[in-house]
Amino acid sequence: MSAKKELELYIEELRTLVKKRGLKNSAQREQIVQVLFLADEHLTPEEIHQRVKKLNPNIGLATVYRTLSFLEKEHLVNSISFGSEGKKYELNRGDHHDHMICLQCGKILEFYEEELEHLQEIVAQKAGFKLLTHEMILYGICPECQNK
Amino acid sequence: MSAKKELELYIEELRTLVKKRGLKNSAQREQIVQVLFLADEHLTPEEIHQRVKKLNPNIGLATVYRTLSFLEKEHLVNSISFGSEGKKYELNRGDHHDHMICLQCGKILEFYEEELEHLQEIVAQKAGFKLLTHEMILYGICPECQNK
DNA sequence: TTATGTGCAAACTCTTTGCATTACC
DNA sequence: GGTAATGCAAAGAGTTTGCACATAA
Repeated sequence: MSAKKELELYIEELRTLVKKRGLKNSAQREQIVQVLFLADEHLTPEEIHQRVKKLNPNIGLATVYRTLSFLEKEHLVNSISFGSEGKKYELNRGDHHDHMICLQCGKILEFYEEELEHLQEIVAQKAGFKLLTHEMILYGICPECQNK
Repeated sequence: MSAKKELELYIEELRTLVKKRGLKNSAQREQIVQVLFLADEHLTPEEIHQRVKKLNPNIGLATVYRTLSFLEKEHLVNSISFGSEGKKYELNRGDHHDHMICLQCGKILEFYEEELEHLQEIVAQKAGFKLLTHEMILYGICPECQNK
């Protein structure tokens, strides 16, 4: 599928959702989804604001915050807070993954390990806990930084 | 070992560390360690400040922040940031564990699962990553809240 | 004695909120 | 036309910093 088509699917998802909630859509929301779609990294609200301003110079930072809250509540985006760098956002592409962060260069790697997910489920069950979601971040030194 | 003796060990650790770094100790730092030692939960800087003021009414919030940064850098305390509740601190009692949080009542359970730790190591190795530490939080509904 | 730690207040950063206006449906 | 979303600016919350004073070594 072309990237353009794929983006349209996310926009469509947004419109459907907004309608379902009895709310009104806006160009700003779609622009923010577009920025997240095009991003290949995790972005802070400030970074998202900078990028979306290229599409719409008048958009306010408050709108970015409000939209991100909305999108996160509706599970169209995920957020993750790294150490001291604050909250960052990424589009929910439906492929759950966790993160590995290099403490030296700050690079973020994504990974998915079936067995880890499974074990978490087991641990939760043992405690009688109904597991809904999780956050796992491995901190260390990436291969490149080890060779410096 | 009595709780009092145990606390003294932590205080001793603090003193040794301060000396090793060529710094000066203070009553305030020891009071903060004491508050963390007595706490059975994870505390915010604000909560720590409230509690330590009972021992020393003049202590400033800035001192709490400065001390926590110092203690964390030296691995005498650990911090963890929960969703929107901000950073919380706990004394490093040498028993590594991860956390499970109830999204309904906010209760925090601790757990440790050898196999999970092991798998994380494997995942990191696969990526050529040198694993130093990690953070894992399971979010869900605790047994009590499920029965409501 | 002298460098470090403290308390206070101001400054900063990040995020939220109130309100007048715009825009969607 | 009515309601929700926006942009702006002000307000809040949490944390850090500068500086004069206190204190440990």
